Amino acid sequence: MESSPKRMPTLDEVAQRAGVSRTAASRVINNAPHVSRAKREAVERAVRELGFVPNPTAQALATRRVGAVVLAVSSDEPGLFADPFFAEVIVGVSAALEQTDLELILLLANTPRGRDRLERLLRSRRADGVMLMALRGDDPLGRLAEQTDLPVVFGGLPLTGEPRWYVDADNRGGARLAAEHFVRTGRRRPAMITGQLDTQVAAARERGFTEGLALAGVPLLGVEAGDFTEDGGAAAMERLLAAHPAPDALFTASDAMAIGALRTLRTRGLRVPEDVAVIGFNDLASARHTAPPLTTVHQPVRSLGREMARMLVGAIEGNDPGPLILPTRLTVRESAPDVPTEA
Amino acid sequence: MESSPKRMPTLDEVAQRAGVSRTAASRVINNAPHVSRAKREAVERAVRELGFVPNPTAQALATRRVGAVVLAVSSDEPGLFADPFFAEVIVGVSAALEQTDLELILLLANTPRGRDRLERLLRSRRADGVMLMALRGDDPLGRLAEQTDLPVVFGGLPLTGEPRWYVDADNRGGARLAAEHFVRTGRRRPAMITGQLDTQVAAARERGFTEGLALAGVPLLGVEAGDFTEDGGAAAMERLLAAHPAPDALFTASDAMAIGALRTLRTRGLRVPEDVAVIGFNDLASARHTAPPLTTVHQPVRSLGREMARMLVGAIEGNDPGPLILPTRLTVRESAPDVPTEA
DNA sequence: CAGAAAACTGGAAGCGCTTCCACTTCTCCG
DNA sequence: CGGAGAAGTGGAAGCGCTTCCAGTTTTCTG
Repeated sequence: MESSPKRMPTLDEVAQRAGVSRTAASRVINNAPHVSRAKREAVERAVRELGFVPNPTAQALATRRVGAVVLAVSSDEPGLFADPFFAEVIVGVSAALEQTDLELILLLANTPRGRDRLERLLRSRRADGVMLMALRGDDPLGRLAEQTDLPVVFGGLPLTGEPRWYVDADNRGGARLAAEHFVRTGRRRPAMITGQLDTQVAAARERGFTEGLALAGVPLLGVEAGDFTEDGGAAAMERLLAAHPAPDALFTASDAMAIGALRTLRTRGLRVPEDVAVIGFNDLASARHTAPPLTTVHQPVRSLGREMARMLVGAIEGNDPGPLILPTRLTVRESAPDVPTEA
Repeated sequence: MESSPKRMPTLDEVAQRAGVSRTAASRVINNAPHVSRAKREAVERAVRELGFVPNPTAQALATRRVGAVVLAVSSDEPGLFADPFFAEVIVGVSAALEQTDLELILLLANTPRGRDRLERLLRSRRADGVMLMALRGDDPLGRLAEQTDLPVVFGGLPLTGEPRWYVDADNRGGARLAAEHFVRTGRRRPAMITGQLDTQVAAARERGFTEGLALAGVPLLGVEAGDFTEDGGAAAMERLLAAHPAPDALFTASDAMAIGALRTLRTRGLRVPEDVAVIGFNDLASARHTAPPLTTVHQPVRSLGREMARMLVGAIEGNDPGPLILPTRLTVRESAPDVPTEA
């Protein structure tokens, strides 16, 4: 029933009404040169009177420019996207795209079917470029993405090598800050909960933390792998406590996991920060409202989104913007205060 | 430099290689009837050999079906989208769309420019349908959306009247549950922090709460308007405390505002739930991790997204799925426990 | 086995816009 | 005032695919 779309006026009708050729009309709506003032005005009037809006599909077909880019979030964790991290990225991406006339296609590729669609999307020129986030290490998508001739910007490095275009946060440096903070505040039995290590982010954070401790000569008590989710963090904390003598500091590769760990610590009757100091990673809104408020490595998530989009736009326009590493810093709150706590 | 896209094989080439007409080839890739088995196989082979993928733009132009729908989030609060609520909606929408071959275009229309784009999008047949969320009361977008002949599904009722298609949570009923819970647990001085009242959600929640109290004969101590954000909630709480003698219960129209209110209460030295019981609305992940964990009205956010998408798909296909109201329920946690607390 | 219905086939006309190209008309300056 | 170069103009050929239509071939019935 709804299937008889009111016919929209076409460029031909505009041209006819304005008494000019379609070519001229086209020039006007794209405000290209080589149109006399008179005709230009005539066309503009006709456009107004008819309520003409160019059909983007037809434009796309003729120009071979779709006018859209995709942001693909690829992961195995179906719930991962719920992490406010992505919302923040999207806000950044969206803000940058708003300056252009590119639409944003969002693709959650966490099921086999979703991946197929992403693959198809990549091959079919349905978008002018792609931003790819959260690739697992063995994800074939990265390579696929690079094979296509579409510009692809990675959000965070894939494990499969350094792509031509990417923007990432300084994960390694940030994790190192966490280590240094622990050392500085007198913690000597630090442990860590990582993300999936087949992920570049997780690996970089693990590496940075280890490095930081090594430099200070403090041994790492233990490491457990989480999955960036809260429940994963809680479980990892259980394992950590079971396997190792009481740690006095914990660094997690994400705030979500820190929150999970806090839960476990509370259950176990361990006090934060008195018994265990905790540092997370991300510093999104939720970190401010844990009990106690979370000390965490801050990364500029919105900027990350913004820069990804900008880089992609640049690439589409034929520039070759280099990769970009965004700085991280430590946000100190009560879960790992600046001064050593009396235990 | 990137501007010379490797030419993709076209349907013509496939047809030629398979020794059939383009018509036949087209039928095969759309697996339409009226193609002999032999030709079908020939075409399939050619497709495989050439790595042919149909060009969606050309298909769209020919069929007048774009193969994409947009999810527009319209608001004045630039930060609103960061609310995990939307992430959850998107997950639902995305899950539903995955069953179809529709792409999801995400549009954050929180700036004037963004609104322009949305308007243009609506007029230009760049999508086959639209899901619209978080309209402000006076938002002209709603009406605009209905004027276009594109199917439009609303997420949450707009104030401007009941649209043909929408899905909403039972906000009024949920708020009523909160009121009843307070009454049942002996609270007699309840206050409320609402959202922007020019918003249907906020209005419905306010109304439900008021109603619930009225039915039990308990007077509402005071009301302050927030803006669905955490900071707004904190500020509203300040005003509430300044304007009214100590409330013993607080209902907020969102978890975010509840979290803000908790902060203020803590600062003011008021204990939750002993001095003030608190109930929020939404029940997303964050509600579990406040201190104390938040009692809140649960709404099935992911389902909301899923159902919006399903409804839209139905509408696009020419059905007329009626509106849908999703149930809400109370999730009881420590901020407003089931048994009256000794004060 | 005749005749009708059902299944195939492919040519051609679009879908709505851009852009190359071959002209025609102005402008400007020595 | 003549001629070169810039500006303006519109016809026509696409962009890559779908689909109507007219005709051809098969397959079924009775």
